[in-house]
Amino acid sequence: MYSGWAFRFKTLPDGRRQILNFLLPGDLLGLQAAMFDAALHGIEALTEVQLCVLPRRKVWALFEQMPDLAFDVTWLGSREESIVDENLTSVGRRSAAERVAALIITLYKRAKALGLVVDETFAFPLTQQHIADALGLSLVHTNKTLARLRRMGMFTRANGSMTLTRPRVLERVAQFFDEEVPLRPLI
Amino acid sequence: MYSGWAFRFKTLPDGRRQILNFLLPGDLLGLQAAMFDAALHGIEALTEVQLCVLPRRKVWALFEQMPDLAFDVTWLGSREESIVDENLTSVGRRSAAERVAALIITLYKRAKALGLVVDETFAFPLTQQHIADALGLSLVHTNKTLARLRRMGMFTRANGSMTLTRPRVLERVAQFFDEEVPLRPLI
DNA sequence: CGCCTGTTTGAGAAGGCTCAACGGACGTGG
DNA sequence: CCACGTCCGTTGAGCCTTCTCAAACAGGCG
Repeated sequence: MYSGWAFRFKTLPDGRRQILNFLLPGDLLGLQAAMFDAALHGIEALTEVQLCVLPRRKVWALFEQMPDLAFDVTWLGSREESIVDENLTSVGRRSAAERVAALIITLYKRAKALGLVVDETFAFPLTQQHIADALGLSLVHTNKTLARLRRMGMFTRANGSMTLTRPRVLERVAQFFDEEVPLRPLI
Repeated sequence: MYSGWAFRFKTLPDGRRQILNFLLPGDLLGLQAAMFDAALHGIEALTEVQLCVLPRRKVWALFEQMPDLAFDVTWLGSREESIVDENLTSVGRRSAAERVAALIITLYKRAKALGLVVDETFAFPLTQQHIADALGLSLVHTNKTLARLRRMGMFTRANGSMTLTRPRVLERVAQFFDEEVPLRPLI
């Protein structure tokens, strides 16, 4: 992915949806689809998106003839998995406020590593429904939790972008003393 | 991993633990540690375990000289990610009973694909604490949920192994009409 | 103006959590 | 051989975080 925002998700037969991770510029998408036959999840764009496409039938040639690129593909795959690991930990073990804070801080850091943050402000194309689906929360509770963090002065939103006013405090709320997923994609 | 059971997990600074996935024979472990510098998660064995070790400094040589093996490594990495995806969906969107059922069914299917199931019975080295940590539930609630499924006649347990008495019903409880993670590891 | 998507708010229900205590199996040491 | 400690599973009671239902509001667009 060259530019834009997207996300991976799974849907249960009755319609419940879980967002697995968000995709930012530099991320690789469709690796699972390339390795297996069927797609195990959906992908949806949040904004206009620019992609570089690699035909599946050339994946094998990649491994045979360009080991350095093959290595990068594996690296990107591992990195995505570590992001999903982090999300799973959030959803499984953190409170609603911690989850929301952790998500915002993570996206902020990833955007920052890509040079997308100016004055603590960055484009934020997610709706509250997306946040809810990513965090395993209901829409209503997500709204109330966001409102609480906003009242605490953690961030402000205006026409599609978000500004962090107290990133350090937010980080503490997120119980984020440890994590270290590589922020900058390789490619 | 040649034989035995293990699991990957993350721990929050205050001690809360999330199990990311369970490792069975044929699984690859430590890929993230090989691609990045630091380990982003812990790994713990549930039983005696047999491993084949690949020194990290040879990972690059693997990509350069043995593209087919490198491909398999990537394949295994993708497969693990798809398992984590599935767990995240469980934890984020399923009820307690559905989660427990989904976990049991998944482990059953994986064991079956490895030829570890005889008469619907297979070794099951997890404690209820492990199940709770994998599913984002409390120990107490996990216990009560297991008891409920057991009373429904879904499974029985005896000295470290589990027998599924109604796998088809269990599958329905798990809302598992879709999922298709590849069950049999490559190696 | 009316519709659609997304956000906000209130009220009541409930699924899951915490606290607390007990029981059984097993291993160890006296 | 028994007493004790530990690990794991079980059960009850009460609380609380989060969910569901419902309705209203705001902005953008045809």
